[in-house]
Amino acid sequence: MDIKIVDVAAKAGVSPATVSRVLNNNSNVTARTKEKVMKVIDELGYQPNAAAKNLRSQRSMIIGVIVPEINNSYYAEVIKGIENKAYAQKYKVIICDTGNNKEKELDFISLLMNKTADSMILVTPHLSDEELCHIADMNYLIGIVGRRVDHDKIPCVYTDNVKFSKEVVSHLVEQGHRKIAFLSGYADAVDSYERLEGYLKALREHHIPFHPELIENGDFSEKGGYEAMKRLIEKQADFTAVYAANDEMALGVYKACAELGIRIPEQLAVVGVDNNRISRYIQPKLSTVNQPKIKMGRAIVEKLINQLEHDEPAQERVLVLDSELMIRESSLTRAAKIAES
Amino acid sequence: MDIKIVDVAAKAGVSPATVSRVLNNNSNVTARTKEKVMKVIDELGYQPNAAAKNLRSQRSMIIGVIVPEINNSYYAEVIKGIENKAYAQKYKVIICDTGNNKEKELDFISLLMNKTADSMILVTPHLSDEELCHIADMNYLIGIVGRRVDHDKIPCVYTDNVKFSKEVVSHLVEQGHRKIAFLSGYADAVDSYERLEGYLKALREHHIPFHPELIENGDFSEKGGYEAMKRLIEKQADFTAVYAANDEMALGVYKACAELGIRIPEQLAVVGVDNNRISRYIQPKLSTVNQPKIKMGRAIVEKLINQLEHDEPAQERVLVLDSELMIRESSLTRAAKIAES
DNA sequence: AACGATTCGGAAATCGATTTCAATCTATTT
DNA sequence: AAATAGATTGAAATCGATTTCCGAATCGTT
Repeated sequence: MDIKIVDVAAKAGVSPATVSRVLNNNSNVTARTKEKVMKVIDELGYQPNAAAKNLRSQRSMIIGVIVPEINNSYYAEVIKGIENKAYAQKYKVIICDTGNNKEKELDFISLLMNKTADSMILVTPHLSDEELCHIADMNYLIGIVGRRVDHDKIPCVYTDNVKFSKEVVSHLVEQGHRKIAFLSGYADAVDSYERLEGYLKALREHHIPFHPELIENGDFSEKGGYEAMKRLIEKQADFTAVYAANDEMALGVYKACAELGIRIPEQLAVVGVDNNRISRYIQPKLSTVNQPKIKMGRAIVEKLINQLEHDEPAQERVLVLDSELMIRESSLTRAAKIAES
Repeated sequence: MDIKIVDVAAKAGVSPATVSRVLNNNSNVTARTKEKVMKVIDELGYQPNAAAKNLRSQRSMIIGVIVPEINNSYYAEVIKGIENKAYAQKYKVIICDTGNNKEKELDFISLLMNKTADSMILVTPHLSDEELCHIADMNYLIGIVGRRVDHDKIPCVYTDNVKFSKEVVSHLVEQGHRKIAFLSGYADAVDSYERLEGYLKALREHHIPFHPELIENGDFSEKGGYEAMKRLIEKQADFTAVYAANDEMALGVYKACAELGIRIPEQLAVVGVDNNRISRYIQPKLSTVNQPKIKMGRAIVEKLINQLEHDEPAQERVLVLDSELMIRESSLTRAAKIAES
């Protein structure tokens, strides 16, 4: 059987309380006793039972992370950042992959709130602000990555969708495009909404009329992008560039173009968002927006742990990080390409 | 404050024991009492405290998963399989990303063994068989994905490295290659070793002499593959095909070829292993070996839960799944390509 | 109606650590 | 040497559920 604190205490000739003190606060224990106890702990290979510790201390040292899809480099990198920072601070990370299923997501949330996780990080386009606030109002600490929620108990780390969206469209305009289609993600997702907003604002600034038929919805997946692109073509929409709400959807556009014999970027410019790993490898290389994903993960963990351990947040509740437009081949006209080289 | 079982008991006019019975075994509770208690549970939104439950029941319903790198579609997909099956069985999953750091890996293992996780799944090339057996000997349940360990307490799910390695080499030979380089992963990893073994066996079967200078070591990363390829070139090794121990390394080969102006597959055939997502998107499409990653994840969870809940494993301890050679563009000579179309 | 056999439900022990409170020991001051 | 303050240590309570053990209630049978 496992070794318990009483076993250590017995062998060291002290009380369990002393062993506990040696392992934790360390306050008021003679160097001599401490050494004696440590020796026994080493000898027996004692490790405190996590369940007992959690119960008594009301802490699990676990942070839950809820993502729509783990096998997507955007989320995988955010997780990597979370995991890294958490490990450095002695927290463990429970990952929940919802497969973009909202029901499963809510299930996970209630599953982790029972003291399984001290706090949760949500990277989700599916829950409404109200739902998120409701969790925080139950006095459960959550952090959000990738969007902003206005609730004074919810730390958020994100990039400015509107801002980079405008940059994307401006870049396309600079490349000579005026008929730019926008492929949105889930219609109700904040990201979709804000990226659309940036798109519209940029059009206005460049005095380009808005054509509603150039908007199509997808679901942030390759398949969704493919189908949205097909729909654009079918309805004979007139456009020379596509701004896809994320790289996955841009991949779908590539697929549709391959099937239809449309050459990128000669006949159609394409830009995505996320700087997924694939975007660098695909031909032509996909122009996209890079977000500091690992940094975002690290930052949210930092905020959460701060709040967990000092109760009051020492720093700003929200953190807006810079994104970077990565201009690659898919959005450069030949002329521009030559000029670049 | 949170609602506790005594609160429910008080409001329902029963004892905590009864509430517990309603929630768990259900034995010996009148339908009437049960209903009454359930009503109160719903009203109060009661959720049993996980820490208390874990302590008393000696179960955490958590499975730990240790992987070298989460942002790699091989591991991400295995995790997906694990996560899915675990969720269906009401288990949660703690993910530990070791970043290929063995020390961190050992740290994670001891961190989870303190009753934090009921069991652990290791997807690691870094630990020796002895180290793995040692964990199992401490009476802690672990499962292995991707390799075989001979210990009657350790369930394993994997594919036959030697077998598919031979298939890869045979395929290259059929394409007319006789000078085939092999880029290994970590020199001490089982995967590297077995894939090399398959390579050697295939050469022998095809009566092709073995040239040691055609072997280079990497570390399963793109960078490692790139550097290994560079070394092959520098020492002016004579070869027309490269078999990389995984797709990441094959990506490195692509990069080196791009720099050196070597055309794939015309001047050099390339095959990888893993069927990483990128392998389908890169130009030319990379020939590789597909492993049923999600299935592997699901299978190991099934075995572990079986063992956890029925103590004795009901099924076979090891499961060898079939892999599939995916012949794509990177290993097809022009002639073959035309013949195919 | 009386009896035994079940079923149901409560009191209390338990899981293994932490922490409070009080007791003891040490050291310093007078 | 005595008194007192402060540092160490231990006994026991505690965290919140589950489970054992036992008494009470219910049921069926004669």
